Amino acid sequence: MTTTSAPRTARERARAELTSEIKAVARRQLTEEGVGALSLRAVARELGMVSSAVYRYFPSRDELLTALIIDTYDAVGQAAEVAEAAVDRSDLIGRWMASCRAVRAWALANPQAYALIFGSPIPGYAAPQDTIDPAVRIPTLLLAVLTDSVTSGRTVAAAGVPLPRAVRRDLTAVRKEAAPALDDVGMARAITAWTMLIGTISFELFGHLHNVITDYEAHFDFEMHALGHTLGLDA
Amino acid sequence: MTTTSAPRTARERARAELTSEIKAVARRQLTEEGVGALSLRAVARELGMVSSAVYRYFPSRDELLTALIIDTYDAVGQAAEVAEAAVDRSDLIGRWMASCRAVRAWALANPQAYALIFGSPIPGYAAPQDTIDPAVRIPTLLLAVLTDSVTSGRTVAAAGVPLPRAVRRDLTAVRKEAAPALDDVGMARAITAWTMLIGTISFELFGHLHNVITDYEAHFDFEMHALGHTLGLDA
DNA sequence: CGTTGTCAAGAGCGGTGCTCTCGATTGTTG
DNA sequence: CAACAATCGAGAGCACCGCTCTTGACAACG
Repeated sequence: MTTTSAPRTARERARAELTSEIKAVARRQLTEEGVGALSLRAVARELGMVSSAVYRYFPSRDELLTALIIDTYDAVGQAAEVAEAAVDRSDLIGRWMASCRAVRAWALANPQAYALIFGSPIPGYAAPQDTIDPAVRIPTLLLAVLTDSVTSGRTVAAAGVPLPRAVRRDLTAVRKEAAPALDDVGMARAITAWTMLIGTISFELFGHLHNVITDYEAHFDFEMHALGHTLGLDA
Repeated sequence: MTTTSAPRTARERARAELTSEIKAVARRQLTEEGVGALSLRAVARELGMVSSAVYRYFPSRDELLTALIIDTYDAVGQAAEVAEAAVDRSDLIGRWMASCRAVRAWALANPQAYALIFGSPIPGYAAPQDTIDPAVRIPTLLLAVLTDSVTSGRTVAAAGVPLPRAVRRDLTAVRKEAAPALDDVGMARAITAWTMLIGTISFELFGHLHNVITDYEAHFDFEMHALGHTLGLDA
């Protein structure tokens, strides 16, 4: 239903082109003005057509938003994957830091798009199923690094506090299909790291460390290094 | 300029009452429908007056939003302070957990208000100076607990990675006027904990741990306990 | 009492998402 | 090839938004 391989007729061809053109304009308006300023009318105006015509391609503003969210998840995911792939496979802390830095760099370059996926949920908007796969690209990448770490003999730092039964149950369930090589502690550390990665970037971008941190890059590197250390990646 | 102690004339009295009435209605609409659905016209309609009349009290939608943001920071700050104050002064990990749990409980009860202050920044909206004091109530509370901990002889767990010079410079500056009893490592741990507290709640509220965590309360308690442990509060 | 300042109300501007209809164009099929 | 059906852009219109300006009523104060 998504990618019709080759547009046969001229109509289909024009439709596919206009669809991606609308998305491109919308993406530009999103990154420049923010999600609040994204309007179908403005997109239509810029494309030289009338607002109602856009509804032939996206039945609602939310549908267009969903398309942009998927693209955004894919963009940041790919940025992280490319950066991580460029590092020597055995340099685990390097792969970890490259991933984290790539996410932050992408976020700084696309703050509005970042806020779209990691900020407040759009009121009245429920993310459809299609967004899940793109959304887990980064967590999957981080788990891959951690998995390579433990399979190569490194160990995750022992937890300072024991894992409660309820937490362990959740961790075991998700671990089985996401990272079988990890144990529960490793999975818990991964979730902590994933939370901390996005939390740190959000705090910087959303201004919650104003008047506290001035050198955000140094602070970010420090936090991520500390995280990588507890993940056992620098052993 | 803010709190005129006692409204003298009947006019001032009516003005003060209507101002807080507008805020009350706006707050209700905010918590029920979200920030996007907050409209001056809707507030005016519910109060039985015409939209332009509201502008006598709040010169713009952003001004009303600022008032709500300040109220929101104060609400969550007070919730945390009250919960923390109810714990025995010597029970440091208890004070820490009570603070964290209070913030989470408040966030779960007021998700829209939480998103207002800890979610994406409102596009085109710059938080005025008046919001700073209410905003630092929670960090101040956390620093107070940590300060009581180190002055009573407990020690923060040593950092796994050394503090870079640039990070140390920022930490020293903010430490001097926020928590003189702490050292740089303690201050770094505090910022990490503050980031992690909000990050964990945001991940839960914004759905980023969907299909990963089911027992959010257990997960939150575990994360905060681990944080309290690295802060040395359970020594 | 009269002046002055504050008030609610109304009309209006330009913007929004979205719906419906209409005529034109395109693709398919008999 | 011609008739039909699907699709398209355009336009008008609905209800809503933030915000501005003007107008007339009212209360406070000298």
